[in-house]
Amino acid sequence: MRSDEMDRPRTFTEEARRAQIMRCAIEALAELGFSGSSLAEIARRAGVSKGVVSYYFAGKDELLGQVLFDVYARAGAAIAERIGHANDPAVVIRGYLEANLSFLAENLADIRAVVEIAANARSPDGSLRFAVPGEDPVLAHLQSLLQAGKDTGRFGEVDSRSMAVLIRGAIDTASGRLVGDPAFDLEAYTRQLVDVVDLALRPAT
Amino acid sequence: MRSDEMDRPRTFTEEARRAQIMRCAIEALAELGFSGSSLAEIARRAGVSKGVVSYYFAGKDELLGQVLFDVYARAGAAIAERIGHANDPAVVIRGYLEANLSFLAENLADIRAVVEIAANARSPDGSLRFAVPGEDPVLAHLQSLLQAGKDTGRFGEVDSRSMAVLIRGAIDTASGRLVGDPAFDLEAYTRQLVDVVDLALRPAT
Amino acid sequence: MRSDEMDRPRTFTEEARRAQIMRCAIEALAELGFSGSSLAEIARRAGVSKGVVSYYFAGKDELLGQVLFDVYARAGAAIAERIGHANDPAVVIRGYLEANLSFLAENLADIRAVVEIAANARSPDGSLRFAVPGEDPVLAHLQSLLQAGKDTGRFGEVDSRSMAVLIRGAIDTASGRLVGDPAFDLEAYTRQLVDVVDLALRPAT
Amino acid sequence: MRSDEMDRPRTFTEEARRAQIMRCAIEALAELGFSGSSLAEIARRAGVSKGVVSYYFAGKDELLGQVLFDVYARAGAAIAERIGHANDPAVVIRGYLEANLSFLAENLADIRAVVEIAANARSPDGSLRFAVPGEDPVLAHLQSLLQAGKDTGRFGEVDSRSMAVLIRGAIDTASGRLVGDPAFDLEAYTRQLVDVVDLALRPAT
DNA sequence: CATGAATGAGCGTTCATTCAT
DNA sequence: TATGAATGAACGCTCATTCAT
Repeated sequence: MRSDEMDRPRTFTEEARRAQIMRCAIEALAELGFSGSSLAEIARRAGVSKGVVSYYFAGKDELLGQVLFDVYARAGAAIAERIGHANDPAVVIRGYLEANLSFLAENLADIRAVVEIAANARSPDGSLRFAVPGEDPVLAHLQSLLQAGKDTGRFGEVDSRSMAVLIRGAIDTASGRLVGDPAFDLEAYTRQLVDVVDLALRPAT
Repeated sequence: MRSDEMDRPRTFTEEARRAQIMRCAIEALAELGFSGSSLAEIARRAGVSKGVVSYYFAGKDELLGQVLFDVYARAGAAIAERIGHANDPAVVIRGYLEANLSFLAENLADIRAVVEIAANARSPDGSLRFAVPGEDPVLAHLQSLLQAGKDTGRFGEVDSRSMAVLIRGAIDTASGRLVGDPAFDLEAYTRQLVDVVDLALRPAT
Repeated sequence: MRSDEMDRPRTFTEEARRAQIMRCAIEALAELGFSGSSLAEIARRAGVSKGVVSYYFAGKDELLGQVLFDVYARAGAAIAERIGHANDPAVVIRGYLEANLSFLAENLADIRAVVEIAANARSPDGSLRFAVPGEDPVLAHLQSLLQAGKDTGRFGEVDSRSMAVLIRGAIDTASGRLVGDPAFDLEAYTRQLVDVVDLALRPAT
Repeated sequence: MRSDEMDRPRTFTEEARRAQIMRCAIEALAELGFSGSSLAEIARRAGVSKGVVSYYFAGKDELLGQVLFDVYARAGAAIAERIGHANDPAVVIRGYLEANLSFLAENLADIRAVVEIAANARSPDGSLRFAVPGEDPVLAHLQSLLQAGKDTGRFGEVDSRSMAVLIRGAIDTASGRLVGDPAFDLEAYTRQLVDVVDLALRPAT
C-alpha cells in the first residue's frame, strides 16, 4: 500500500484509517506517555493488529511525525483565525493568549501527545527526532508579535525575547495543570495572564 | 542487601556509592534523556557493573525517586537560604525568582534530570510514577508567599493561585531555554521576570 | 482460482501473467538475492498488487518451483540442441561444455535466480525445498555422456562419476565469476576447460 | 559485558560460551540454512535463552562474522601446514588439493555454514555483508601457486587465472556432494582431481 | 560487596498468506 | 480478475531484573 507506492494519492478509507490510528496514538500518548505508547498499545486501542499500523504508516516515526504536524497545523489555524483581523498589537497579543489557552483546554490530549513526542522521540544517534535545528518557530512568532507592538510604540520597552519566553512558559504550563489539578481554573488563569501581560507591555506613562 | 533490611542505617561507603550512582544517573538523564538512561548506561558511567545499581537501589524506580528527592531538597534549601531573612513579601518574591533561576542555571543537569524523571517515569499501570497525589507542594509554597503579600496589603488583588502557576511556568521554561538555545540570556530573563511580577503584584494606586 | 481447480487448463492470458511474474521474480532474485525477493518486491516489479502473485501461484513455493523448472527446461533444450547431432563423444562433451557456459553467460539472471532458489528455498522442516530426493539428473546425464565415451573406447579410463562432478563444479562456478568479477574472461575459461577435459579424457597412448 | 566494554580481554568462560554459541550457529546454518538460523534457533540449540546470544555477541553480524573468520583461519592453517615445506610446485598443488578436500570432508558443517553466511548475509543496503571488495583472496592465492609453477617452467602454458577458477569450482562443488549424495566417493574424487590437474599443468613435451 | 551470567518480556519491523469486495 | 486490507508469526534487539559465586 502506501509504503510501497509513494506517489499514489491516498483514498478516503485510507485517510480514515490513518486518522483513526493517529487518534488512538494521541490517546495512548496522553494517557500512558511516550514509552507506554507502543505500536501494540496503539493497535490495541484501534482494535486492529500491530501490522496494520505498519501498513498505514512507513514506521513509528512517520506516525508520530504526522501527529506532530497535524496538531501543530490545527493549533496554528485556530490561533491565526482568532487574531486574524486584529490590528492593534495589544488586541493581537490578547487574542494570542486566549486562543492558545482555549485550544489547549479543548485539545488537551493532542497537546499532551505533542509534548510527549517532541520531548522523547529520538533518532538512532540519540538526538531529539523532531527538534527544529535553528530558531524555535513558535517562540519566534510570538517574539515578532511583541516586537511589532514595540515598533509602533503601542508597547513599552520590554525585552521582547524574554517576554516571549515568559509567555510561552506561562501558556505551556497550563496543560500540566489541566491534567490532574481539578482545582485549576482556566478562565481565571487566562484573565490573570492577559492582565499581567497587558500590564507588562503597557508603555511607561 | 539494603533493600532487604529496611531498618539498618546506611554506612558511609554505602551512601557514597549511592551518591556516585545518582550523580551518574543525573548526567545520563541530562545528556541522553529518559529512554537513553538505561541501568547499563548509568553503570557504565559509574564504572561499575549493572548489578551494583540493583544492589544499592531496590530498583530503577528507587534510584530515580531518590534523584528526584535529592534535587528537590537541594533546590528547596538553596531557595530557603536566599529568602530566609526577608520580611517584605516583595523582597521575598524577588528572592524566590532569583534563587530559582540561579539554581536552575547552576544545576542545569540536575534540573534536566528531574524534568526527565517527573515527566517520563511511569508505574506499570501507565500513570506518572512520581506525581504527588494531592496538592503540588512547590506550587502551594509559592502561592502561600503570594497570599502573604496580599494579606499584608503589600500586593494588589491578584489571583494568587493563577499567579503561582504563571510564575512556575515562567521559571520552569527557563531550563528548556538554557539547553539548546545559546542565545538565551538568563540575566535579562531574570530581570524581565522580576519586573513583570513586580508590576503585576503592585497594589492599585 | 487456479490452485483450486487443478484440472482446468490455463488460458493464454493466465500463462502470460504467470510468465511476467516469473520474469520479475528472476530479476529480483538475481539482483537482491533470495531474502530480498519478497512477494511485495516481485509484485512491485510486475506493477501489480501482492495479491496477484498469490492468485496466479498457489504460494511462493510454487512460483519459485516454476522458475526453477522453466530455467532448467530452457537450459536443457539449449544444450540438447547444441549437441543433438554429434556422434563423437569428444565432440559431444565439447559441445556440452560450450553450450553450458554460453547459456550461463546469456542467461545470467536466470542462472543466478536458480542458484538462489535451489540453495535457499526450504521446507518448514528446514530441508532444502527443491532438492531432488534421488540421483541428481543433471549429474547423471553428464555421467552418461562420459560413460558412453568410455564404452566406445573414445575416452580413457577415467572415473566417470568423479569427472562428472568435477566438470559440473567447473561449470557452476562460472556464474559466480560472471557476476562481480569484471576481470573474468569467459572465452578463455571455456577454452581452458575444454582443453583440460579433453586432456583428461584422452585415452592413454 | 563484552558489548559494553570493548577493550577488556575475554575470560576463559566467556570464550567457551562464545565458542559453544558459534558451534550451535554452525550446526544450525549447516542443517537449516541461513534463513532458518535465527538467534532463537541458535539459542535453542545452545540450551540458553535468546538474550544470551546478544549478550556474548554485539549482534548477529558479529556472530556470523566470527564464524566466518574462525573457519577461514582454521582452513588456512590446515592447508598451510599441509603444503608448508614443499618446494616443487606440482607437489604444492597436489597438497593444496588434498588439504582442501580433506578439510572439507572433516569440517563439512563448518564449510556449509561459511557458504551460507557468505552467500546470504546482507548489509541493510542489500549488498553482501561479507564480500571482500577487491580480488577474491582465496582465488588469488591459488592463482599465485599456479603462476609460480609456470614461472619456474614446472608447469605448462596454462591460463593460471582460468585454472584457478576451475580448480576452486571443482573443490567447492565437493561439499555439495558430501551432503546428500551418499554415493559420493571423496577419495576417488580427490585422486581424479589430482590427476586431472596434474595432466593439465604438465608442460608440453 | 561486587560481578558476570542469564532470563523473559517487550520493542519496532517484515512478510507470506487470506479474504471480502 | 485484481485489489487493498488485515493478520499473525517470526525476526533481531534492548532492558530491568535476578542470582550464584
